[in-house]
Amino acid sequence: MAKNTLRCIEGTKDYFGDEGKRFTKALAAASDTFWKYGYEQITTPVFEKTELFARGIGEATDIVEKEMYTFKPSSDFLTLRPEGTAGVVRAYLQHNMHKQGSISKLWYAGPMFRRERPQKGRQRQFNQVGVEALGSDDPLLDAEVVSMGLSYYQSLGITGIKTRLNSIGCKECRPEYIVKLKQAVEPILSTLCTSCQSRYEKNVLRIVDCKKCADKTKDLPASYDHLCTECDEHFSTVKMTLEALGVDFLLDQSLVRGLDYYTKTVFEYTSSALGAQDAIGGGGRYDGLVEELGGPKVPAVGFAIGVERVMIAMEALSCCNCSAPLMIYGIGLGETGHRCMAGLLARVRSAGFSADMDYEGKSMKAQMRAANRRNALLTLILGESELEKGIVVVKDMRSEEGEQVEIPLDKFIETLKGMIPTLK
RNA sequence: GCGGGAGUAGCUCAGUUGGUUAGAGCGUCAGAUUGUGGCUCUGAAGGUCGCCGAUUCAAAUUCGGUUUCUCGCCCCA
Repeated sequence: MAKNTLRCIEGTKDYFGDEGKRFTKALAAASDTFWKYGYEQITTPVFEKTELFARGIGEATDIVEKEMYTFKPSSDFLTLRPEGTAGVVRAYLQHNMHKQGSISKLWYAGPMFRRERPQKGRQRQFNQVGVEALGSDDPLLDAEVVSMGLSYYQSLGITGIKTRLNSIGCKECRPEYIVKLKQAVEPILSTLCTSCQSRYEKNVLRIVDCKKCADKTKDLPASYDHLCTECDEHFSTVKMTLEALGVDFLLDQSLVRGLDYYTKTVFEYTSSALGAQDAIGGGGRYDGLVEELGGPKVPAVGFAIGVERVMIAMEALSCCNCSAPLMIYGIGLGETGHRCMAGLLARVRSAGFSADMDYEGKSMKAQMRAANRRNALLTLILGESELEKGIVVVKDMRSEEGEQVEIPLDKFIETLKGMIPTLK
């Protein structure tokens, strides 16, 4: 197992077999679900100028401080994207989408890179699917985005997702809240863990979601109790709309999120099927980001979902009836039969069926075994006697008996169509 | 960056207090059935026991180092 010296990089992974099927399915479900909500796909480059992430995500965040893959091939520092939002917003501005007059609903999928210690559900290269709705501050949109994430999980058969919700206010009310929070933290500061002590100056909000200090910080003032009128009204409408949409959510004042750009609504989806890293998706509103990156004031909401975590949940809940079986397996006997089978399969495929065959000149028995292993619905058998008669034997592999019929070569496609009702 | 656990056949794993030829199940291949799968039976292939060093007459087994994987802390998806 280890004699091979060439392996993939620590924290990266190859997806194939059942895992590969899960991966494909998770992506397909994203495209399907987001399309239903009117989102268009956008694909942006995997690397960008470092500055984009530093400004967008926030200099003081863990991601920017210690997790980015940054390199300098020429005069600019470049970084493999650690998340998707910054790149989408950059593209939004670069192509003047904000001047098109209506809101932009965009979704993306692709690999992200963070230099963290790998563990269950956490890799250095991982995939996210995400959405960004730019151009509206309507709380209905917040609620729609939250419920769209849930319908994504649902479409994959992932159950037991919990939605945690909070509002962390805006530029106006957050500073006031932070002052109040600092006042409340000060008396107990010395009892908190060392990282919380340093957070006190850098980013007090994060003290609220420290798991170690949770019991001591439980009674700190909640951000949603200190919103300005605008944020408060916004948050109420979000909650009301979610209720109207039948979305179960948990108000959680400790939900703060580690990226600086969030304002107002923040939310996170968790699954107990996952392990220690139980967040399977998360997002929120970011009304200040577009401006921060040099654009006009454009309010926006979005979320990102961790594809690998989705895959873990799919496996744990065994909701991966993923493999579409092979429809036809061609069995060619003898050199001529083998060669002619290749021609037959070309016709079979252009008629819309999936088909495969043996390429090693194996015995009929071995080819039958292969067909069975592949779960083929039908086999075509072509040997010398068939060629003489101008027919092909079609055998039904679905039944125990395996009935077979001889069909003239010029009309066997019709027979196949009759025997395999259209899938999909 | 810091901790815990683990590396034996393609996969999942046994391997007794160090002892001679390292095993099982599954999978693969072949035969039993001159051109017919699934079930059964028979047989075969497949291992420098992660790597390096030390102890020993003798190491998969003990010790040290190293590396990879894995699970957690932190943080996030």
